[in-house]
Amino acid sequence: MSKAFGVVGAMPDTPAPITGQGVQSVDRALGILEVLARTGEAGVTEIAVELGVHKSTAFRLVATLEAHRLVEQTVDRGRYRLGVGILRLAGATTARLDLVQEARPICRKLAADTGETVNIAVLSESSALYLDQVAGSSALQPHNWVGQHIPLHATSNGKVLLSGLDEAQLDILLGKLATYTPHTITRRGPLREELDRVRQQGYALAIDELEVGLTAVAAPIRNAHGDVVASMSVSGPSFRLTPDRVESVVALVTEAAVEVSHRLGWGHR
Amino acid sequence: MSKAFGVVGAMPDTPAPITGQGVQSVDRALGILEVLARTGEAGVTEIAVELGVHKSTAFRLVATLEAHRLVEQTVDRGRYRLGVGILRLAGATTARLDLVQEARPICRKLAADTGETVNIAVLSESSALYLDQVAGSSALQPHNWVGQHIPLHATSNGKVLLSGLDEAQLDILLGKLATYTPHTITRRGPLREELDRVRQQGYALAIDELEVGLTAVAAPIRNAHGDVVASMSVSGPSFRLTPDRVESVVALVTEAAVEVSHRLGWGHR
DNA sequence: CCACGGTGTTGCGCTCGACGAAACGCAGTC
DNA sequence: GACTGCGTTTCGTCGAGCGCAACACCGTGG
Repeated sequence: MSKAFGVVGAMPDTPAPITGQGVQSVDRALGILEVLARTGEAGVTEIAVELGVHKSTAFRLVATLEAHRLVEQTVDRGRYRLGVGILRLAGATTARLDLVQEARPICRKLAADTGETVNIAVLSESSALYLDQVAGSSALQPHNWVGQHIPLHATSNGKVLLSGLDEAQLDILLGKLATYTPHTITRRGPLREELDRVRQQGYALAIDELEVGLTAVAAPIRNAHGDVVASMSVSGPSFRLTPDRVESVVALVTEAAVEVSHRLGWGHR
Repeated sequence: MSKAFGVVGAMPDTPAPITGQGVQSVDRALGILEVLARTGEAGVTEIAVELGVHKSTAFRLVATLEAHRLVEQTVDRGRYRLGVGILRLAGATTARLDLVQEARPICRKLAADTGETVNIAVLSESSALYLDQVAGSSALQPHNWVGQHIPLHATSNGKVLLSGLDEAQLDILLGKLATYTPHTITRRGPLREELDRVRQQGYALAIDELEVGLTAVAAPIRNAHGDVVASMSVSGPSFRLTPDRVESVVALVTEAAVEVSHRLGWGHR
């Protein structure tokens, strides 16, 4: 009497985009984390229907997650949200990623030199994932992008990451090109040209493309094989990053990115 | 049925028994995340020993975690480490995790306990920027500092924020050290020594240094990386904050700052 | 007022899913 | 080649985790 939940006949291949096959209860528990990441806050009942399980099951899973501080319940109404345990794990994660570790001091220096915010991003699931951020000396921290998914075609980091891919991979990754501002590149053709330009000049710009008033400059970080594994950017308000100032920032960020690339073994022969 | 691998015997004590009671497999899976957070990298066998379960069990759990990108295996030898999925979750966590918001209830309690004014400050453009203020119970209301830029070398908050920087950054930030009262530290040498003291004891004092008759105590607020991201202070008139009373206030403010740090993911273990 | 619909929470048996044992493939290494 | 470590896979079994239903609670509103 096989139940309907997943293991059907002989099906070794799981294209399943959402649920990976594994230990059921763990799978569901992690599903809860993803639901909470998506919705921000949810009640037990809501989670239960989302996962397609009984209320009590959802509750037990949530309780287990709560014991590990990965979720916590809000005071008002017993709803749940992601907890501080996540942040603790995240701290341990970045601490162990060689890339972040190697790049950190250089990011600090770059942030100090430019006075603007510095970010490190990698490609993850058809979007840019920000791994680290060092706030510039100016203003208070603009917005913490770490862990956020950012569209690839509308950011300087995204363009740099895309520029490291070949045509086939591009086709797979690029879905519809959403419009964020009048300056967003929304058609394939111009984007391809832009990526060629990025490849050629070794850096990418994004001025008012994701958000009006936001300017960013990014340069590629390469590993020992020369592949683009990450991108480093300097971003700030457009009124501060004026065209003539961008010119000098470009030099600084490309230099910093090359420095990090060297630490990752690029250019050794 | 006696198991051969040795947990049963006379060993109810596991090296890291963080296990709250809950769904067993989920509990174990989350235990794996904690092990990886602690060790940075581990193999299946190693994890199995750590959790006190069979190798195959550990493998299945790890595989499930891997399907959700919470762990990933290193290339060289099939060891495992925390993955980018954690960062994605962390992004969703920090999105609604505002420093001021998290600190608010704790500030209130601190203000109530001490009866004095509590402030939260961050570093901004070579001065301290006050983000939030909770007035003490005393009738004597100080003026509202929120939004104000305050000199770094003459305040307890400023000293705490400076204590989180390295020498190079200090040189950039510190211009001329203005004199506000006869007690203001105006020379580099003594300030460096003072900052060393702050780092060592974990809090800062400022007595009559910005204004005669004003005493303040501050402690650092740290993020998941352990960086000093903000400072929390208790301040009031020197005639009320007498030396013996300062002693108890120091304990309270450091405790409160640690509490806020925990909420931001700072985990000391 | 008490019934109502909603929430999160809790015992309780039944059963299916997670467990441990053992075998497997593949590296290095003496 | 035998040995020893690793991560991985298979398989039969039994207890852990499941769905059910009842619970306590809280606003609503008839």
